[in-house]
Amino acid sequence: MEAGETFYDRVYELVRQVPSGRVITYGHVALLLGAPAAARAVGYALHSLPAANDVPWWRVINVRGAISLKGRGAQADLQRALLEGEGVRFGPDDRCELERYRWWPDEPVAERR
DNA sequence: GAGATGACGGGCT
DNA sequence: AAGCCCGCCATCT
Repeated sequence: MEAGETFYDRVYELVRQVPSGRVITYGHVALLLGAPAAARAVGYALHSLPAANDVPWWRVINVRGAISLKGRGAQADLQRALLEGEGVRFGPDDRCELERYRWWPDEPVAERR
């Protein structure tokens, strides 16, 4: 789309920083980008994520610690598998201990100038 | 330029 | 406790 940095790019850049075995919520991503209420936009950003990308989108989950991804689908199943492969365990209710895996960067990307 | 959409979140019923 | 509704933001048609 626009040249350089769009909101999408910021989302990707931030998600790219999430280490293996850790997760982050849409709301947190939005908050770190300076838009605490832009959780929807964050999801939209990942939705538009191109096939060829180096972004660990599967580490982004909703505030419940579960996978949203339209509720279900091949992608959702894949995401769960990837997270489990990194050590993130899901309970019987398809949720993981968010408080335990939640990751937080040292400094907000938004102010990283 | 306006309207509708969506991988969400929080609040109220 | 579970479910429904509204609002937020950015992008797309």
